[in-house]
Amino acid sequence: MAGVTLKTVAKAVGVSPSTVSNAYNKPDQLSTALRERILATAQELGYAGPDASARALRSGKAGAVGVLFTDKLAYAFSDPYAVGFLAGLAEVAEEFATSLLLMPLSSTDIAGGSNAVQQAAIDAAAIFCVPGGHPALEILANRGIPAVSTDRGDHPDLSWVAIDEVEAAAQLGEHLARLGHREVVVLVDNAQAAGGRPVELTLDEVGYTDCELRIQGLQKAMPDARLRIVSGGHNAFASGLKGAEFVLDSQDRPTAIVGLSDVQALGALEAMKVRGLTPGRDLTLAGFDDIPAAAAAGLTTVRQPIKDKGRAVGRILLDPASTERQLLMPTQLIVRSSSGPAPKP
Amino acid sequence: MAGVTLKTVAKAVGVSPSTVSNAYNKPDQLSTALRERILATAQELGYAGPDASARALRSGKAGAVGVLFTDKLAYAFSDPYAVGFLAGLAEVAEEFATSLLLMPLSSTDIAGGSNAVQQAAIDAAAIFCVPGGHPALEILANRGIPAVSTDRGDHPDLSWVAIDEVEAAAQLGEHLARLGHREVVVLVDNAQAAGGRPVELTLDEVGYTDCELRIQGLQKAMPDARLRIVSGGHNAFASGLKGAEFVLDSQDRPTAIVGLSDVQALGALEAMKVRGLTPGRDLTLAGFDDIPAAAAAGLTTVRQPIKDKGRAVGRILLDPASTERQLLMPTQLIVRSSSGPAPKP
DNA sequence: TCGTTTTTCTAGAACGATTTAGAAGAACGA
DNA sequence: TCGTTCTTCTAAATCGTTCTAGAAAAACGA
Repeated sequence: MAGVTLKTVAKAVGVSPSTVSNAYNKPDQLSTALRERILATAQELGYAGPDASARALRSGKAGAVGVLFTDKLAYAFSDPYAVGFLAGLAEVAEEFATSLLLMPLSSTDIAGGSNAVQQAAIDAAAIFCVPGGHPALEILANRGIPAVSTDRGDHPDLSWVAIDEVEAAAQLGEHLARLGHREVVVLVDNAQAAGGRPVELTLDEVGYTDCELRIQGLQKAMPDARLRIVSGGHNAFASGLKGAEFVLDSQDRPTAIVGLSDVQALGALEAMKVRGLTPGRDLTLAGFDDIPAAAAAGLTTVRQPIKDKGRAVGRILLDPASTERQLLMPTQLIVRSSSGPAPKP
Repeated sequence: MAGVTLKTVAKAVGVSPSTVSNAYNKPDQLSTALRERILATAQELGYAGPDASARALRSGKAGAVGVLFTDKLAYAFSDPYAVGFLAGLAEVAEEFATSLLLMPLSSTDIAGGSNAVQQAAIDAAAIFCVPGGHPALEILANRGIPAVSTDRGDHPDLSWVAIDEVEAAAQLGEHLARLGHREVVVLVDNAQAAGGRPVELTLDEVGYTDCELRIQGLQKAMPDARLRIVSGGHNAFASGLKGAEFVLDSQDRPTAIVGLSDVQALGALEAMKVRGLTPGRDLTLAGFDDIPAAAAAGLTTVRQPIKDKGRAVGRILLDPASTERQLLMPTQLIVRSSSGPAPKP
């Protein structure tokens, strides 16, 4: 039963191992009759096809691309935005008969030598919302694995598929400024607040480059506004809820809340509902991403073509025909009922 | 730069390849001084550590477990239930320095020889909500890859971590029967309705074993009730919404709607809200899983320990110490405000 | 019919590591 | 001092393929 290899089959059929290999990989290299005889014998012997590891070693192709997520997987998937990205990536991966290798980046295993990034058999890697300068990126570079990030990195030779964060945020900022908002709270993803109380941060403490850029973009478009940065934890519905509760129950209520992701904004929406506040009238609420639930909730948001982003990353990684290395995706301000004029003081 | 292998490093340091290998994998087998000299030289030469494929081939361990999902990945991740499972699995995987290989099962690539299940370098596989008899399961069996399913399969030698679907549904059924409900609609995942109009199905047409069992459990607990099976598409919020709209806008309104997953039930909740129906008063609504959003929405549901399920699957697959092969997880009826007495006729 | 091309198959060398069995030297106890 | 046990390191086999180059046979054109 066990130990059936190409060789076993070759011997049984009476041909060379190369021929059996060809039967699987290059059907035109041998006569149909022989090929069928080989496949039949293989079936009979219980041979399940060429061993994946051996093939990977010899051919130099692992048949998998790694997907790097920050933090715990649970957070990664609680955002439909991440799911959309993955779906786009998976689409291209399937086209190239490639699997996706999920690699959570718990900070502990990076320190030790035996981490997933070091060990994984992958041909390429997609880096999803991992802060620049993360040790895992260096490991990838060391291993010589081509990588594409969803953020514009510092290195000019790193590939990326991203949006113009500053410009995207500025679109939203202009919208809010035009509506007369001058007291704005921005809800961000932050490790510090995870599991504990919501915190108010300075721009330097934010940590994620893309978040920083968005805040800069907002500020640029509304120079007269006071922007406060608040976090209720990692990027998730519950964090937005907690962050918004903190803000709404304080003395110093803003006239607008901006979630740097829709899931956080939707969490904030829940907090508003509970307090009997109508978005767009009592308080303006906006998000980023335009996930499906945003439309249902009437949330003003900045749309980014997330699935296309995933697809583009996949193409750069897998399609040899793709020459593009750095891609700027378009964004669009989607105004819905959750935004309205700032109440007169 | 390229082509730096164990051998290169060994030659540079002046030791045998075995010793370099040991420097990485068995630090106690050589003196600290030599080990550090080797590691330093490796760094200098730009050697990024043992090649993953080669190691996998020789040691027989791929360092990855496959995760099989039905249908498209996008659907898989839109349910927090699936995400919770994955989070639990990932937790154990991390503990064993193992990655997760996502393998979407598009029906097309199963037919062809070159599909992910056939090619993937994995040590084991977690089968998440894949209907029994799926060709991929046979491929796995052929390859001799240990697998654990989240459903109790037909084969007595297949490992699983599951719940008693019939009993779990019966708990909910009793609750509904006690409240006087006799006209019940069950919302199910169904490929037939995907992308098209909602459909009403017979029990035989359902397709997923676990769904069938739940419906049987409901019927068992409420023998006098009329159960109708409706689907608005695949397992997702939007499908629940569509299915519920179909039911609520028909002449033949039930007094209770049961979503076989919380996401579908929450979709139904949205449909009710739009129509000004208060759950628990005008109409009873219940779900399955008890995802976080269910609590927020006041949804009556059957809780299953999903993260534990993921963890258990991981342990069976990866932990040699684990002898368990078939595990029945507990469920619990969580009654919230969305269920109430059936209105008097 | 004879050279030339095409088809079909093979031998043997990689691919880059890990493993097993064992050698050489150091340390040890009596 | 001598036999024994550790410690530290090595040689050679092996994992199961795919690849390169080329041989043998068949088909082809003139």
